[in-house]
Amino acid sequence: MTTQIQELKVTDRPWRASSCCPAEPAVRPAENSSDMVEVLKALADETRLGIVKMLAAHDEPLCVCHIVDAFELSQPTISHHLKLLREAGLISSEKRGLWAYYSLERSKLSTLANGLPLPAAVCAN
Amino acid sequence: MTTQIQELKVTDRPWRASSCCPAEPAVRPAENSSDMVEVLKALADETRLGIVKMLAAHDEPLCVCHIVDAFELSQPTISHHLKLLREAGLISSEKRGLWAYYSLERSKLSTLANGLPLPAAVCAN
DNA sequence: GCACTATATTGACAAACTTCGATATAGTTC
DNA sequence: GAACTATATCGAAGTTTGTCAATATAGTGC
Repeated sequence: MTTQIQELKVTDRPWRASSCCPAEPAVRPAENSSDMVEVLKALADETRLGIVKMLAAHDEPLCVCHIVDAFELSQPTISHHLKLLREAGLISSEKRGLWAYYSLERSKLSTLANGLPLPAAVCAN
Repeated sequence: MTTQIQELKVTDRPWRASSCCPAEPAVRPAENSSDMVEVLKALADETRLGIVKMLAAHDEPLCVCHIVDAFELSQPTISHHLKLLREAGLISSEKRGLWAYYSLERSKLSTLANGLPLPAAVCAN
């Protein structure tokens, strides 16, 4: 018998009756990745990425004063960037006497890399 | 007439004579990573990361109209985000007739992951 | 106590970003 | 040709971000 998808008028629904693709692709519900976005935001700044790279190049935690010296920015500005990196979980701080020492949370970087849609999984830590 | 700046004393040199660290750590000249920052900035947005993940989940390029449908944002806004991702080199576009198809530049993501200071190198593509 | 040092916080401002509606561009279909 | 569709661009409004000077906090040492 003849088929019976009865003719839906194209204008009935705001939905497009487009022929752009042979089949409707599965649309994923945009899984929540707000933590990942926060980490990416923290890294997406020349100064903060520089701080992270600086920390990555040292086994020992670095004193804030040396971080400040490495950039041509005011101390409050560096302090602000350190706070953002800390809040994103990328670095951690420790106060010893008058000084504050920061170190890289390398696991957070691994987590980020593993969350990226890469061709192959990142090597385990 | 009387008072002027006297008493410079201790502040003769703005340089710190701190004892925060046993030895002065090597300060690296903050190598230029502006391209990496641009890619990170492009990813550091909920919508754009969602677009990238959406494209990563499909082998075929996706039509713009399906991308627009997947988010509760206006078409010009999605178009703007696509432009930023394109300029960062994360996606590429191809026009076929009336439609535009976007696909993920997976190599760009690999380059980013390899640029991150990870404990171990990312698996090769 | 007082003076000094290192770091964090506050408040302000300009620049950059996200979003939208309106419009432009370019292709299709009649 | 005209009407229509999909996508891009423009211009403006509101929000967020990066930066600094000023100030606060907290530790050291006299």
